[in-house]
Amino acid sequence: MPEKSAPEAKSKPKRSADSAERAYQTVRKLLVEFKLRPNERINEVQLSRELELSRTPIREALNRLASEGFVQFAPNRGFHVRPLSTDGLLDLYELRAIIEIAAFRLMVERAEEAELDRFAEFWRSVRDGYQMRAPDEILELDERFHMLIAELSGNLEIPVQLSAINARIRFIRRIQIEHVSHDTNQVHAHDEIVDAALRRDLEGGEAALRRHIEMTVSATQRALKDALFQVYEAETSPLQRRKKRAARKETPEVEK
Amino acid sequence: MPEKSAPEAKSKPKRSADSAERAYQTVRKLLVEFKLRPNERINEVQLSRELELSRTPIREALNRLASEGFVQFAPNRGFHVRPLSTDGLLDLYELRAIIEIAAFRLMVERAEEAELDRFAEFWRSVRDGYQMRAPDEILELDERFHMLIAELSGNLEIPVQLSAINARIRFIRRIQIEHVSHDTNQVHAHDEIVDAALRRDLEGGEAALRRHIEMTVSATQRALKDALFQVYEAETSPLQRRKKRAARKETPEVEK
DNA sequence: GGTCAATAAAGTGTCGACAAATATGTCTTC
DNA sequence: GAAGACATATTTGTCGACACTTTATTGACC
Repeated sequence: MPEKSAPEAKSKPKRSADSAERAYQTVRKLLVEFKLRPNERINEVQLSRELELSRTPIREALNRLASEGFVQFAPNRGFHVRPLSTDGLLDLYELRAIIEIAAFRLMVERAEEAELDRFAEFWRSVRDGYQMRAPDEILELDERFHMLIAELSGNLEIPVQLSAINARIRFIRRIQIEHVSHDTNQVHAHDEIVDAALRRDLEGGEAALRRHIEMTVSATQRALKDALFQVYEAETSPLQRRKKRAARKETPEVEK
Repeated sequence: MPEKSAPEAKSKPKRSADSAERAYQTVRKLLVEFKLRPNERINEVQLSRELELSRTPIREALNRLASEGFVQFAPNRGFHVRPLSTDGLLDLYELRAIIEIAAFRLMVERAEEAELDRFAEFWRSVRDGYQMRAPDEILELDERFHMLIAELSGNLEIPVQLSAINARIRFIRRIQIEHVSHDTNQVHAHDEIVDAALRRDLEGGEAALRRHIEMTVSATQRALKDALFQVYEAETSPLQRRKKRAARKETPEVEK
């Protein structure tokens, strides 16, 4: 029960635990979980009270998040949570597909035999019972599967870019995996990709990869409805309190 | 003209000119021009003296530069200028080629006729005398040419990513354009690309684009030697002063 | 002479304070 | 009652100060 936690606030004047990093992780989590909602303005002072930090490390964290696309910045009017648009997400998926397919191509062209074996070995080691795992685990394993391809491409920028993109779509992927019946096609698709890689079959692997990603996208589109519901209907966010004056003009009329 | 020498410091208490932005632009320039050299440690205090700002906006600028890959960050030991490695650059170019070729493909598949015309029109308007222009202009026009393709892809993430990548290779491109005899092939290549786009010729355009980029890369490799020379041999950098103690123990002995 | 430890110097990380800028509320005028 | 002008409150931008880490210097010891 992380309920209270707060009252003895100044308990630890312990300073040096890299506040900026902590702020980054925390705010990122808030964003991923929709505790901070799309389009919402981010109030630095309020955040700094919540996290019991000064604004400096929070600002630093927000800057990082802005460069990753989680939030947007406008001079003299601070940070806003990036709006949640279908188009934007599909663009991200498309870009991801572009880079991943290129990565596969490079991997097939360049990787040593031993490296490909390592790739196949990884998949074999997690293949059984893949669908049975917890959603978070599936998500992580799938990401590692694709990240391995990126690494074996031999281009060091590719995994960097890809993980940046993944970070931005992970929140929706989580919803997708939880909500959609993730059929065994996922396993089959991975099988196909691994086989094609071992055979160094460019065309086949590319096609399989493309199918796999397109399937993920359509599953995501379905999931997006759920996400939008979760965001705009469900009541969440301990941060969301508006302790504003709401008590003032109590005209209980057309309630929202 | 008062010879007050030093105390003119606080001349302009003029505050509000978005120091962070100014710091960002200035430091970025220093990096691009090798005034701050690869691998060099960046001293925040020193920089803040040079720019006559406090460390806060400088830190903000450095964070942005770090997320763009210009500098690297290590907790408790600050920022370093990103090392200048051939491998890293080639990886970036490769990634750029991947995204650009995909953008071309999408453009050909999706763009309206009128948009393609706009693209062709842009190139026509700058084509004549292209090689005669100043290096900086050529660089900018070339970037706009490619950025137009990215925009017409219809994927909003593509121009974003591409301009981030461009930012990281621009410094070397500038050197390349200045040093290498930029033959007319550049113009011819652009011609080919525009023609292919108007014909909606996927294969031809892709091939032309690939050739164009590969040519740029090899030119860059040649330029890299010059760059390394410029960095490690030439004497530059008014920032480089070591006003250390040198005056203190004047023991004109063996000393280094 | 070289290695290591203690100590000093330099540099980074975070804070609280205040100025500039923007948003909100109130009053006046029509 | 609406639009605009002014005053007030909130929020962001920057600063200087200081605590904590890392790095350089000194000196003891082998």
